[in-house]
Amino acid sequence: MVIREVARVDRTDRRKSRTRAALIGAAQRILATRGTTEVAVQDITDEADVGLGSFYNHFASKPQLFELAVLELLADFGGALDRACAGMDDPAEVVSVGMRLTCRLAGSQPQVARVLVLAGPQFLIAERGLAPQALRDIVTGMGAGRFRVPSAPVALAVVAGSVLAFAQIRLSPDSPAGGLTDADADELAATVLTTLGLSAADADEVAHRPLPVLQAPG
Amino acid sequence: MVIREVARVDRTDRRKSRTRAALIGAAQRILATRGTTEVAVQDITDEADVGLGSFYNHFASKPQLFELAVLELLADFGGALDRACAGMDDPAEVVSVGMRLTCRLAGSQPQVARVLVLAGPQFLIAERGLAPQALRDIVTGMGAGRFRVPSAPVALAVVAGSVLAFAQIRLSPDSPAGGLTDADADELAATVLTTLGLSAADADEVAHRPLPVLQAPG
DNA sequence: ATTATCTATAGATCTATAGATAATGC
DNA sequence: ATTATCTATAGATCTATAGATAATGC
Repeated sequence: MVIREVARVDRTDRRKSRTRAALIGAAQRILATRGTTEVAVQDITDEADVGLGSFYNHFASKPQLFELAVLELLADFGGALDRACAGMDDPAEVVSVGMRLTCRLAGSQPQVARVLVLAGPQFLIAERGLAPQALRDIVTGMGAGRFRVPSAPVALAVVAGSVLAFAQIRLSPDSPAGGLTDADADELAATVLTTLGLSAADADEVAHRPLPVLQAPG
Repeated sequence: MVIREVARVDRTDRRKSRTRAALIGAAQRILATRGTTEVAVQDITDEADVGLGSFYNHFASKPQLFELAVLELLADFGGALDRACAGMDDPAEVVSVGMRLTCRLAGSQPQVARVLVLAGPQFLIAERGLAPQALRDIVTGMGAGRFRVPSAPVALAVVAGSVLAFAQIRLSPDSPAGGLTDADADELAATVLTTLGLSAADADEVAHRPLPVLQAPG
């Protein structure tokens, strides 16, 4: 019996983790810049600056790598949002902050936003991650009597869908509806909060509270 | 000089059109069922039941075929929506009907809805098609004093984004927020109409008016 | 000694075309 | 006679692995 086998991490393990992280990062950059997974494995390993063979030490296939790359990015962002909202006791503010920070991502970190938008249809129906988090916050607000909505899933469609669409439009400033700003993001949050049952004045106040800082994932 | 060259359509031309339509249809079915464009050209021609070589008589590349297949499907649906709303003089009803019929698509024609959701991020920023149509209807309503919104692009993000998200969630009944119905679609329309400035009672009435029938594209 | 990474490549798959065949026009 | 479709395939590209090399552990 080996003691503390799991906790044992040596330089070889760290090197392995670095290679894996380089491949995940390369996949995320390729998704963000080319907007497709239709690339050769060699393109990915070139971008990651590792040998082609290393790919198969870590992943069974290209689709698997891209799936993990997306899940990891969404989990990182979702975790950062949760940490930013830790301790907030107003469910309306939690939803508002999530919307405002996600919309701002298109301005501050377009590469992350691009992956988010690209994965949008998938994460809306995922069992874990951003969408279930938003649904949880909506249900919390309903339970606390802060929100009054006909149905939580319908509210989720409005909250998550409008943010995704906002991000996508903002990422293309030259599109017909382009030119969205941080101020527009706050307007969006205020508008959507009224659909959750807040008065216009209440929603407007909540949507303009100071924003917490989004910490990079650890 | 040849007279009426453009209007000349013989059996050969019709056969050519049939082959082209078979390829476009095959591409749409592949998008709907497999959800990806990562298939061999031969897979497409097999699905279309035409020879491999015929593909290159009509399209220069696989991406071009898929782009045309998506554009054609969205143009067909957008045209059908416009025809369904022809003659309506209440901008709120036009927006409401567009939302309700698009949400119903996920129930009545899941294959079409799947392509719509898949293409969502792209058509939100397209120069023509569904999103510009929705933006036009929103601007019309603002001009007529029927809508009161902070910004048309923000309103578009709410209208189009929530419908896309609704469709995606409805297409996956087993997802955490799944199980959406036609009645939920009407609730969504009513909720979103209030963000456009209608009173709750007014929005509810508009969102429950009888729906026009969606004619198949000619 | 062990383990991950890297290089080279066999074999599979795919694209795009050339040339044969079939359908239609005149 | 013309034009689209179809079949067969050359050449390019890609995947996945085998075996060599390099880094680290002990």
